[in-house]
Amino acid sequence: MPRMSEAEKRKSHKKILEAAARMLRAQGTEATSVSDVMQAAGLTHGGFYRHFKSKDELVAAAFRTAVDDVLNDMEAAPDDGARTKARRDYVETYLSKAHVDNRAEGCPLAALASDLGRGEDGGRREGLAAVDRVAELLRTGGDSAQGTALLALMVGTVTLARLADTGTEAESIVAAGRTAADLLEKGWPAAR
Amino acid sequence: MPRMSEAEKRKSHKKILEAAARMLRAQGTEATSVSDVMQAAGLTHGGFYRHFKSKDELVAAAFRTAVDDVLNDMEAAPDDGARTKARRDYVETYLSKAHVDNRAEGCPLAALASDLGRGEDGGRREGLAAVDRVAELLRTGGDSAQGTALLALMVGTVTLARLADTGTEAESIVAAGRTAADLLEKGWPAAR
DNA sequence: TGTACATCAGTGAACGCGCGTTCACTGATGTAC
DNA sequence: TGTACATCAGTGAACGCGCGTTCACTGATGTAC
Repeated sequence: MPRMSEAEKRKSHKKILEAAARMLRAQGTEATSVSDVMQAAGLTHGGFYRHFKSKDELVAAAFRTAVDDVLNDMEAAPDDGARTKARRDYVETYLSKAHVDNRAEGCPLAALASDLGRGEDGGRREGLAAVDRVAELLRTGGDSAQGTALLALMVGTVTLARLADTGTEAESIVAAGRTAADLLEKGWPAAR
Repeated sequence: MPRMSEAEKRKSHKKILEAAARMLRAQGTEATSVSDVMQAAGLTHGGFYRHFKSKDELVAAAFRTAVDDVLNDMEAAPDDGARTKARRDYVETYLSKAHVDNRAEGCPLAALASDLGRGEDGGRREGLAAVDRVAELLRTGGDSAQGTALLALMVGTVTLARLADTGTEAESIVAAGRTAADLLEKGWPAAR
């Protein structure tokens, strides 16, 4: 049947990245195998190395794909007014039980930050870049540390809520996070 | 050479738990093998199953060991005055570059929360119990949500700081976390 | 536009490796009389 | 207190398994004339 056209290859590449972006968030980097990803993309494992040099390279690329997916709406906002609303929506959606329950399509930092911090350099660098990117979008009046702290709060909140046994427990953890996020928006000390 | 006495067995058990508590925090649950742990404890892998029914059981028990180690000082504080100081020290030490650099002896939640959230039930339940325990110790005037939010902020801050390439970047992330922690202590809304 | 040929996307078997777990074995420990 | 014996902590070989990666192969695609 092979060989496929260049256009087909691009389609395959995209499918692999999208499958990986979901599976890595859902299961973590080590529990996600190259074979699993290729099968989810509708291919066999042998073809993987026509697309990526190694599993590490896939992890880094898929992480970036996930970050792009999650941030596209927000970065597209024209500016000021629209941006402020987009940011508020983002925080609200982030600190929700729906996000806690939906690892596969949720924030890649909440899902993978500790994996990336331990693993190979490629993924770690992508993770750090994502932190800077999201923190910049999150800050309101304050300095850039405000965005960083708000992001840390959100990542930590969702991570802890994912330990909960019951929906009620998860709800009460995200509720605490929402109260704290409000505080960080309104009470951040003015720059000196 | 075998068999060992009961006292020897207890010593071995403790060594295995301590080795596991360090290695799991340093490398994560999946990158830490039963053989690695047994070797670090000065034993061979075959004897493992005289101490634990499975690797999952070890992970849960070692996580609890790590939580105990980290909290002992704090929970030992008599009350009020001493407790307040202990809590302040804890937050300060937690949000420091030394903690970011020292996974093996640092907070087990920061090191393992996302692993436990994905993994087997035993570990997840231990993680949730640890959240409740630490959150209770952290709260100051506010309701228990204040402790939860502060813990989430601290876990998220250290997790993100561990992505940093350079010490400077890590320092600036923990500095943001410290500012935010101050805010959560002082500005938390009074219970209605 | 047609022909000849090199390229290479995808397949599926195979590689070496380390994993969690099991097992037969050892001999000192703990126990029963 | 001494003797006989069952127990079981620890050893190290072995198990089946899935992993990341490599490879020979296929035939449609893309290119050169």
